[in-house]
Amino acid sequence: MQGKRFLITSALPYANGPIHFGHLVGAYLSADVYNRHKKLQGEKSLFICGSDEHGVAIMLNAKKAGIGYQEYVDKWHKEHGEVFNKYGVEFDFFGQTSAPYHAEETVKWFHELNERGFIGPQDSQQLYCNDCHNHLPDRFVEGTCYVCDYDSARGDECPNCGEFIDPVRLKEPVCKICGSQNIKEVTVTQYYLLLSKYHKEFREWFESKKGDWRKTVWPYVDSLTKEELKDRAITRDLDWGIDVPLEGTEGKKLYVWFDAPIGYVSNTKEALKGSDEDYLKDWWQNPDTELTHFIGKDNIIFHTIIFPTMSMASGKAKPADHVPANQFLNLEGRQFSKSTGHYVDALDAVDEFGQTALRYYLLSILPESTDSSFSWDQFQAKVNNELANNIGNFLNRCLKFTQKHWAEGMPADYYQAFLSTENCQEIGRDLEELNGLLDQQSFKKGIEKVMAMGNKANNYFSDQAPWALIKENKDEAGKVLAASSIYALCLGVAMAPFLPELSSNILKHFDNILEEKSVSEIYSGKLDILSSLFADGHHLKEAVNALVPKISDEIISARKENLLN
RNA sequence: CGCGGGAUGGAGCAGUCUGGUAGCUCGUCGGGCUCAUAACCCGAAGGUCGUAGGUUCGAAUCCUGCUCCCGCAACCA
Repeated sequence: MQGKRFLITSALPYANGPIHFGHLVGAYLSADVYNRHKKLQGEKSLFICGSDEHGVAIMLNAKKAGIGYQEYVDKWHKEHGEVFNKYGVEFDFFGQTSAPYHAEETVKWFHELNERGFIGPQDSQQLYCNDCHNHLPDRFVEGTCYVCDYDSARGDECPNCGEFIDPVRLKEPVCKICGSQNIKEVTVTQYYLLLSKYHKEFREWFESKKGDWRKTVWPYVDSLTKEELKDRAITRDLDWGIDVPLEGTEGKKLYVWFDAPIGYVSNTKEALKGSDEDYLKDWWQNPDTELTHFIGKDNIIFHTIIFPTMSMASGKAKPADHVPANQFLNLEGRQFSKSTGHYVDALDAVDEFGQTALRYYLLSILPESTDSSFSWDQFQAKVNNELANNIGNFLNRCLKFTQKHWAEGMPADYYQAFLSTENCQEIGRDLEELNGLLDQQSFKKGIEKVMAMGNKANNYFSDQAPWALIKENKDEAGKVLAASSIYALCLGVAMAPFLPELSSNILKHFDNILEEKSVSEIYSGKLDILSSLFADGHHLKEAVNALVPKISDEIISARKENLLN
């Protein structure tokens, strides 16, 4: 066996609109932290994502924008990539589901499932608009709910009573494309994924996750799947998507949700192109792979029921090990809403505040167990008080003091003296605990741990009062400063998965003695290595600037003002 | 009785699975320090854990009823 490896996916962003904080917090930031964490530990991990580019919503909006489908999704793919880049979300691969390699992989899955008897045709009644000549599946049609009489029930689900809607039974259906009520019923043949045939095996697998998965995930899925799994149509009569690979199905495409999750697999294949690893044998089918899907709670059904079943039933891949679905993020207590202007554009925000401040705040309010809320006042308070005043200021006071009094560098024995102390051992233990928290995917607690380490560093500095000590005994003061440098170094390493930009700004003060391997050792809490790192002492050359700038009241006021208008 | 989550000091949260003196960050108040980004350190006040009942020697934690809030593809597959 090759040893444990980590396959990490983030929900494929739908190439149909801008990214906001809710998306980032839901599926991307924590995945990025986990990936960085694993890589820092020296583990083998792959972080896979890509744009989800099929489906009716994209067709509608591309038409509205008057451009071709491909051009439309390419535009969003590019913008999303830019957002992730600016937030430091570093995928190992970020692909597109409109790419040929993805269609190729999806077709393989379709055939495999079909040959094993998990796909079958079924005639059904569907609505057809006589005015704009479109089939009207799902959300192309709205009407009055036949269960609760709610008057804007969608074609797939009633938002009022939650019933899965059979669009044909909707009362007074309205075409969402042209607004016409001139709608007729036609008989069409669609292919279904026969999930019901896999119920027993699914439950066997699912039961094994009890107690391990979050309480916002397991009980929900349990209630949905206890009795049965429902077959679901996986084809549609559209002109954008992957062709159904069967004879006599001209004009039919695979339904977007069938191909989208396969995007994780196809993108892995593409990511490994040219390497000596096989995407299936070494990753998706490897029992030593730990597979984690990072998603928002809206995606639970696909990642805990449908895709795992597709994977197991086809034999193409192993099902997920962890699905740490996050709850939703509100903005000042209310849902993000682009149409009412209660909205913050993620790209715009990162340009103004930078990735460190935003990553810090967003990570500290991750909606891991309950919905949480982004608030500008709290953002400012957290960044200024905790990041700037606590961490930033510690680094600043310690580095500046050192540069001022030891401009030519400090001797090795200053550093060595600290390595055997209880304080130093405590840093090691803190790092080990941090590793434990992130191994358990407890990200919020993880970042709190880093802050606590910053606190300890500040306390140490204050307790030792080197500014007083230096007047009597420069050597003793020097030892305190050397110890503080070690605190700073370890802090810089500890925050690497969370705040990569700030981390590298700290670590560059040590880059003359640091290499990747030693960073990995420190990160894991093996501080013995410090002894050889500082064998020749250390010299801080670079000028020290404020590492974490503060956010002014004016900017926050302007932002709040903006929300009201 | 569609499903799931939540209700803990001024704010935001952890603790609930495995009952045993209520914890964290911010804010507030008082004191200290001056190396530092008016930053930092120390101390204090403030909650009986939505509500009614039950189990128990003992419940925020288990059980039952009730009330309120949120979400159920976040502008949309």
